[in-house]
Amino acid sequence: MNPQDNRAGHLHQIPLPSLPPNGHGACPVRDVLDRLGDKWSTLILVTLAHGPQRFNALARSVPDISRRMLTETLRQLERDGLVWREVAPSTPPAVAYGLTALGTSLMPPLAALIDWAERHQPAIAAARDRFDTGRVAPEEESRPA
Amino acid sequence: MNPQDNRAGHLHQIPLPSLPPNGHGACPVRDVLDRLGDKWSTLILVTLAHGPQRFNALARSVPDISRRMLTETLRQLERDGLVWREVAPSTPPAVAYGLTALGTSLMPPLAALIDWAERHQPAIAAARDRFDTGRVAPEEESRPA
DNA sequence: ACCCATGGTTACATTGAGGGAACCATCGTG
DNA sequence: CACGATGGTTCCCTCAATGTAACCATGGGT
Repeated sequence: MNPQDNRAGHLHQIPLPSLPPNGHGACPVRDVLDRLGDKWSTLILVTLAHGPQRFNALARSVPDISRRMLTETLRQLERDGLVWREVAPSTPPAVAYGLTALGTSLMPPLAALIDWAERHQPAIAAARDRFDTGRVAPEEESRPA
Repeated sequence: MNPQDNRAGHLHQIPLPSLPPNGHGACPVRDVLDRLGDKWSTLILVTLAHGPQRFNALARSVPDISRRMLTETLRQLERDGLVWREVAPSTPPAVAYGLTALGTSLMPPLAALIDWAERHQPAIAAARDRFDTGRVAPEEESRPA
């Protein structure tokens, strides 16, 4: 069975995702998925899954993130109740962040998705190569005369 | 246990997601998550999970998507090997799309995530309300005197 | 006196995703 | 003859996401 000639039809055995009755309008799922889709949320959540961290420590754990995006993303996650924020009234104030129970409950499905991505990344890379180099099979790409 | 006062520390019992040794540079997971994060990919995948569809049928199943984005998103998904494309040489040519085995293998983890989103959407909405209106607890949930 | 670290905020520039409309070729229908 | 449906492609424009850099207040080190 060639991976590229691999049509699957409808298999109704596996968990078939279906969007809420809503269908498309103001879909709450869309809402959540959008956040995970942004550039830093997932990375921050995964980092915090290893334990709470303070702002600058987080900035160092997630390299290439700017202070601005770190603040903003953390605010969104806090607003959504996935992350807590705690300010210690010292000087200078020490601010810690961590996962809430809600945030923690997201880890299993998220980890499953990440796991899928890692596991199938070679297949995806191969598919891209096939698609990019020339859509036909690797060896004799010319059709018979 | 107050939902907002709900720090979870590190619980090492659940599947702890961790990014590849790479860490951040050219993370393959990032790569996959980015695609799922775009506006239409997930919606199209979920739609195709119910069975193959032709281009215009798909356009009708996923309302508010423009032909342009539909074409583009399908191309990406095809390139990544998640979706196949078949052209019937009729006039006018009939083009069908469907999930490949790879695409189908994504459904369980994706469904799990969607399920999480649906299940916890009320909690998220509540958290947002709390955060937006005034951060402190509504009433009796505030700390005792 | 100066620099660094704390945890941000603000202003400004860029970039890329996405929307909208027009165009293309063929065929069947009214 | 004109129109709609087939499955796209191409150009243009806009807006939200993101990056960059500077600034703020405090206190400790050297």
